[in-house]
Amino acid sequence: MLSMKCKYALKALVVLASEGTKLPSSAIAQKARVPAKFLEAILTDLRKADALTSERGAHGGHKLKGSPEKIMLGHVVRAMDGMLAPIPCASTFYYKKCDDCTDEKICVIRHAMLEVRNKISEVLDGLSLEDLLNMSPKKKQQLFW
Amino acid sequence: MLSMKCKYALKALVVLASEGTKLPSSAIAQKARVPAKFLEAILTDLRKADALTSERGAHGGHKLKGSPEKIMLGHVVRAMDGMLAPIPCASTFYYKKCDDCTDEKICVIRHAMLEVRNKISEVLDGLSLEDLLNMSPKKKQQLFW
DNA sequence: ATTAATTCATATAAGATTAATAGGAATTGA
DNA sequence: TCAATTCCTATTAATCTTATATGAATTAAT
Repeated sequence: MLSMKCKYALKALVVLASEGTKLPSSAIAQKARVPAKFLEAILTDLRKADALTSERGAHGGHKLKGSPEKIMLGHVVRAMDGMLAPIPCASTFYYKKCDDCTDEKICVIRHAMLEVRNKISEVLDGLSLEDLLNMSPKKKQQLFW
Repeated sequence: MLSMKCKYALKALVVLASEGTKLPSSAIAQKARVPAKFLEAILTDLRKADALTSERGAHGGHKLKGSPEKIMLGHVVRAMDGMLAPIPCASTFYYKKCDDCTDEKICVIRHAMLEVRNKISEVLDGLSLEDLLNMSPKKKQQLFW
C-alpha cells in the first residue's frame, strides 16, 4: 500500500511536471487537492530525494529538478515509503535479513516475493513523470484526477 | 509490505502443505519458526478464509482444506493483509474511491497503480502452495527457510 | 525599513495499525 | 476425569500515519 504521503508526493510532482514552472506549495496543494501543511513536509522530503529544488522568500516556490522523463516513479515511491519489495529480504535497496530465516537462499517465501518485487520494479522504475503526463487523455486541460 | 501476520500465515500453510497431515498449532509454530500464540489467531483467520479446517480437542489440529495446488498466494495475502493493489481505487477486490479524485477514469496515478496491481496479481494469483513447494531445492528435507 | 510571501524546522497529537501476550472457556479423545 | 487442543475476548506496547500548529529564516517588492 502506498501511503497518503506517497500519493500526495506523486500528485505534487505531476502538477510540477505539467506546469514546468516554479510554484509555491500553496498553489501545488490546491492543484493537487492535497492538505497544504502536510504537503509542505512532503515537498521537503522530495527536495532531499533530489526530485525538486526550492527557493525561499517572496516569489519562492518549488520546481522540478531535471526533466520529467528523468524522474522515475520507483525513485519517488522509495523515497516516500521505502522499499518496493513486499518483504525486506527481497528488497535490493532496503535489504534486511529475516530473523526467522536460517537460509534465505532456499526460502520459498522470499523466492516468490522476489518475483513480485521485480514486477513492481519493472513498472515503477520504468515509468517517468513524463510517462504519467502522457497517460492523461486531456493533455491541455491539466486534469489528471 | 506484507505484514508479519501474512508472512507467518504463508509459512504455516507451506508447512501444512508439505506435511499433508493434520497438525496442532504448536507443531506448526515450531516448524514454521513463528510465535505460537500469535499463530493461533492467524490459523483462525486462515480457517475463516477457507484455507484450512480445524478440529478441536485432544488429537485436534489444523489441516489444509483442499489440495496445495488449489490454494493461491493471492488468496492468502488478501485474506491476511487486504488488497494487493498499491491504492484502493486500483483494487478489484477492495475497491474504494479516492476522496481527492474527481474523475478516476483519467487519473494518471490510478492508471500507473493499476499496472502495478495487475503485475502483483499475475504473480500471486498464479502461484499456488504446490508451486511454492516445488521452488524448494531440497524437497525431501522439508527445509523451506 | 517595512511588509508580505514564502520555505524551513520543530513540536505536538490523535488515531490506527501492528505484533504480539494473557487468561480462560469450550471441545474432544483417552 | 484429565490432558490436549482450539477458540474467544481482552489487553498492551510500540510504531506508524496523517496530519496541525507555531514561529524562525529568507527573499522580493514597496
